[in-house]
Amino acid sequence: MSFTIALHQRAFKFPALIFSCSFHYIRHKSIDPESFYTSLLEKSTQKTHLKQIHNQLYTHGLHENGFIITKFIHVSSNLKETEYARQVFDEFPKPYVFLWNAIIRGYSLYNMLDEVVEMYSRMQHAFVAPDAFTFPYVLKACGGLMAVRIGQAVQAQILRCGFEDDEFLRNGILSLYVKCGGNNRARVVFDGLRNKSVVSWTSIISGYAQNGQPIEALRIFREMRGSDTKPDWITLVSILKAYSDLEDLEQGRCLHSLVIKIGLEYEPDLRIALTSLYAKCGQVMAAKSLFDQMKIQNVILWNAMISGYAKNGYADKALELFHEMISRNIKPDAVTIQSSVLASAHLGSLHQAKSMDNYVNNSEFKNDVYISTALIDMYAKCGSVDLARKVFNQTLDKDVVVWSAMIVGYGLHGQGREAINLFHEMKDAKIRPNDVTFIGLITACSHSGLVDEGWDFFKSMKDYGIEPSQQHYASVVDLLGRAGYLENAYNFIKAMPFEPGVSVWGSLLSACKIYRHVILGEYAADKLFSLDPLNTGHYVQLSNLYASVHMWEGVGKVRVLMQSRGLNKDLGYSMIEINGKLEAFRIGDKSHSRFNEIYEKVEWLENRLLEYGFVVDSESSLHDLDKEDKKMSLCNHSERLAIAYGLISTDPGTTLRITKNLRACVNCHLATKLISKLVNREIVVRDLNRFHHFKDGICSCGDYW
DNA sequence: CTAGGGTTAG
Repeated sequence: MSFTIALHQRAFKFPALIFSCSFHYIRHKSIDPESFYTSLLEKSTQKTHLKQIHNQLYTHGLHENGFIITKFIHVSSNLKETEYARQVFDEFPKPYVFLWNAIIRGYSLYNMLDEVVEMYSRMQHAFVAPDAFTFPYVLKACGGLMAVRIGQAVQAQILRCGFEDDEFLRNGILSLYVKCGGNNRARVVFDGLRNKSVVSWTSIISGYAQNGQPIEALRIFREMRGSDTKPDWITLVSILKAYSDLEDLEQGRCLHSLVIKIGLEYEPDLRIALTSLYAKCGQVMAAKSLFDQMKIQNVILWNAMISGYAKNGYADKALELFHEMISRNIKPDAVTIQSSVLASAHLGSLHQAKSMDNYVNNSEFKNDVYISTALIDMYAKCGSVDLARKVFNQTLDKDVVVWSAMIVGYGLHGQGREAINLFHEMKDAKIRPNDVTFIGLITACSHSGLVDEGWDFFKSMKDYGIEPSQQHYASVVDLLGRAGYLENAYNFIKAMPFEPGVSVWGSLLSACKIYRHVILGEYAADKLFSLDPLNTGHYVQLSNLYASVHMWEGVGKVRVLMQSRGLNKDLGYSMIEINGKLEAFRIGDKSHSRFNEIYEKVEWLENRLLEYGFVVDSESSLHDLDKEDKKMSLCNHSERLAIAYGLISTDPGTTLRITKNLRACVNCHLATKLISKLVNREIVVRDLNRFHHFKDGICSCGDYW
């Protein structure tokens, strides 16, 4: 044996020589051909080696030696030569179970799941009985394909073959049900296990962690810690996911300490899970620091960081990382693209949106329905419902999420009629609406003043078997409230089947602010202050309501309340994109290099507005300023600065696109309407909640926002 | 030669 090995170490330095000699050695030195070719195959690193060996096998009449051919298929598969392996398999006269296992393993290795199932089925037709090594591949393939019916047939076959007590296979079945049979079925299998290994525990825990039951996952983890089985790093990855989903930073940190304590902190994939935990819980700095320490070429690590940035409002950093990834030749996958498109949506820059769309179009993901959905959402959020529609039209096999994204997009832009038309088209296409479809529809109606239509949609939900959620109720309150039916909205809330939450009371308060209904507004605000005490938006809304009816002592009271809770009003800013570059302006901002020109333009606008008879509604909108600032700030609101800058830096007639971090104020809204007319420009403003398209002196929101 | 994990659209 040692002689054979020594021989083969030379073999690939002089492959031609060794191949020509091999027959001689086998025949005359009595070397066992099976060991000989096994060693030779194990040294093979490329297809040409395999071909040479294959030729030798034919020459020496060994091409029907099952042991060698099994090994051959195994090695070919490892070298990613699945097609070649298949060819050799097909040439074998009557393959028996080892050969079948080898070829099935090869497909399994590269996630060619359909092929795994197909070969398993062919094996049955060839009346070859599977053994205990066949089933794990097949079960895994069924799990990956979500093919629970086939999986059950496989399970039946396992019983027929007498493997029902095989612990390995039981864990495989458990994993199958975790992936596609639901947690209850998986639980039955888990409870039936006599010996629960770390793999069994991890499977069931991950099942709950992945199917939206993190609390149950953690409960079973506690149970596990009471058993003899010690969790390993893969178990902890699942637990980290449970904590991330619960956004339980405290427990997540405790687990981080545990990881360090048991010496697993340098396990790369566990560190990735930790990065993801911090990113998801809003601890972007902590995540970035872990990320920087690793910075390995692992797409999941980069995805975790990119999506973390995107979710926590660091759209620019998310996109920066995306570009860095490309420049480092780390291949983005579908998840990377989704997160980056999401970041582009948050950024609000149409220029960036187009460039992202362009990237997708030139990539292998251009027909990925998930990504198309994200693109539709992105264009809608970046102000172009038309481009969103274009992507929508080009999307093949539109599912309910695609349709819903487009409906929500129309809603965002106050195009209620288009949303309704699309809904009818969707029904004609036999796509069943879901809960989000109705949120989109009701919101679209609400933003367009289509009260009856919106109400009918809400009522029709039960016909589709959809239970209205908190969000649906909030949309209806918004629908009724915006149209002035405040009492109806309040009665509607009282009749809700569960406790109204922040979104419901928030909708009512906004409506009360529009219609200056103090009593109801105070009531809603009171609820909000206890449910969501740290959100400054609610305080500002109530303060605005008081100001609109000249209740200055109320304004003062809110200010004191905010101070006592240590809150400051969010500073307003507006961004505008010029030549693909986003620039931000704050109230009274003088830092811009062209600020002289900008202020000149602002003053010019101010004078034109006065000529036009623009009257400042001074009480309702200047809540956040001291009286002496009022006059000054009229022309300094950040939105006005952005418009002025847009006017001096673009050609006449160019659409201006502005993004604000707060709601549009009454004065700015009124002024922007007039400005759109007097400079003959379309001005698109994205505020905190929706889009306003200003054109010819009117706004798409119909003055409801 | 076999079973468990991390990123994920409206």
